[in-house]
Amino acid sequence: MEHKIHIYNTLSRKKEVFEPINSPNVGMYVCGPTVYGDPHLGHARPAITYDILFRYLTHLGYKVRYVRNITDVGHLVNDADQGEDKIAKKARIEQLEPMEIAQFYTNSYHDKMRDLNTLRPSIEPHASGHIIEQQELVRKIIKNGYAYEKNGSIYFDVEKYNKKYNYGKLSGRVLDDLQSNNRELEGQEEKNNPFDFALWKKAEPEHIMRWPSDWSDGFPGWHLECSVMSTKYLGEKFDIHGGGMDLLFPHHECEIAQSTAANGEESVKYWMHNNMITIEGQKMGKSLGNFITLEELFTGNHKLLAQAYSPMTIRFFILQSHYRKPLDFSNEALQASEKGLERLLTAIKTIDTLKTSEKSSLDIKNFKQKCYDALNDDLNTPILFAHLFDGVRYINSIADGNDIISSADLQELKETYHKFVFEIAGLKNIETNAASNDKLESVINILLNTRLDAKNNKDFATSDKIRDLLSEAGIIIKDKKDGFEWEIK
RNA sequence: GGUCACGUAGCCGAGUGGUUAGGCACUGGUCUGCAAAACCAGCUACAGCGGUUCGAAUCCGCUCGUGACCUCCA
Repeated sequence: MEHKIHIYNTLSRKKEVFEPINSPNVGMYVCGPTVYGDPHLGHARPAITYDILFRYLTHLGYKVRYVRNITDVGHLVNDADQGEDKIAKKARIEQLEPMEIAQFYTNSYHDKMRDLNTLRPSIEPHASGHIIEQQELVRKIIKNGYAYEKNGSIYFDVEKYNKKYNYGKLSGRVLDDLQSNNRELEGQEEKNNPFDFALWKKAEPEHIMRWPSDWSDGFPGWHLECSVMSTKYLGEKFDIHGGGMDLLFPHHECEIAQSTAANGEESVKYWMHNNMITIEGQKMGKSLGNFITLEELFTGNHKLLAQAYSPMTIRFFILQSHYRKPLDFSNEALQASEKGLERLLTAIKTIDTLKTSEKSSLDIKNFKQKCYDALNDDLNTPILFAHLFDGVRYINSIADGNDIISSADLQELKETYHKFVFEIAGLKNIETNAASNDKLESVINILLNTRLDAKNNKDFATSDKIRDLLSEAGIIIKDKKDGFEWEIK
């Protein structure tokens, strides 16, 4: 590969050169959504972060298999209904089949992810479709002596595991600390130790989602599916595992323990974690009830929202901060992103209108290299956009006649923008539904030519009136030296 | 309580030992009949207190503040 990309590996807590296990193939697994609620702003961040990684690695010439799961079984709710499946609970509330709920929210997730212009993963496995494999992994862990049975449930023996391996290596926990600091929770009495976690859970009678097994009718443990589906589709050793920082502990720690207990070695080479989105400084979360769904964001229908924000604005907003930093939501910040994005996209359109000269007043090769350098440094998209905005000034300056560009450089500049903005960053022009309407276009042109006549006759009252009324109708006019330009907002 | 992050100009956000990141907002100028857009110029900050260093926003220590994880969550 021409470019060396550095990735921050949570396991080592530093940036490492990315070297795939079987170059040019890259295996990438990302924790996907639990499909029991509307997709929200928090889902957008990992989806976009790993979408950029997927796109960029592909762009660099790697053959990437991107696996992202759909969790449709097995997670617990945090209220009094101990041991009840999240999805089953919701099903009873809404009087629907559990799988109907899962399907509904899976569809909804897909719709919103498409709006955000994220590419579909190569494989999107469902937890419910891999119950047999999960049971196999449980058997393997039992056989290796790292799990025990209690009343039809199977638990992972963390203490025993920790004697040979290091439980806590990813999250930086020490088992002794966990031992002394674990909170008192109900439903833990079956476990030998409070930090042990379930591999298989016996289903209570009212539990709808259940599968037969050697041990009981029940459902798989919370962390099992990712261990199973990642190695099933990417091999026992694969390159990248990504997810939100909130999954670091216990989820990913347990995944490592499970894979190691089963196979004797861990599966993942690079662990990546995106940071959270906060609302007014506080984490957005289902249980906190302060989350904004993507639907609300796109329509502006939420008490915290001053207006609607387009999917591309959201995408750009997320890319303007680095994925490992927390990102605080605010209307002001989103409005800034909206305007910035417009400036960027307008400049890209301007490229096509530029006149060329003998030479260029900017080193395009160097400009392009700086864009690559930004992404190679742990996907630093804010820096990428800083460079792209420097380029915007250059483009506009050429249009104003203050800078020059050669035709070869113009071609390269155009390609660079298309590559980074559309192909890699995955942004796209906001489509205006009327843009392809020829009749509307001629009507606007008639109006604007009338306005031009009025202007030439110094009848500014009429010309301003036409401009103001069109502006109210959402048509923005920009006067040029020799005419006009317009666009539909 | 334990563990780990973070604290950067009006707002959002990069950087992380020596050269004004960038976006948005604001102010002045150019252009324009006036606007809009664009360009030029201005606004130049690193929580506080110590320490290391020729030099620290950047390294170290302490203090204060905020957040995350420890329990389902992206």
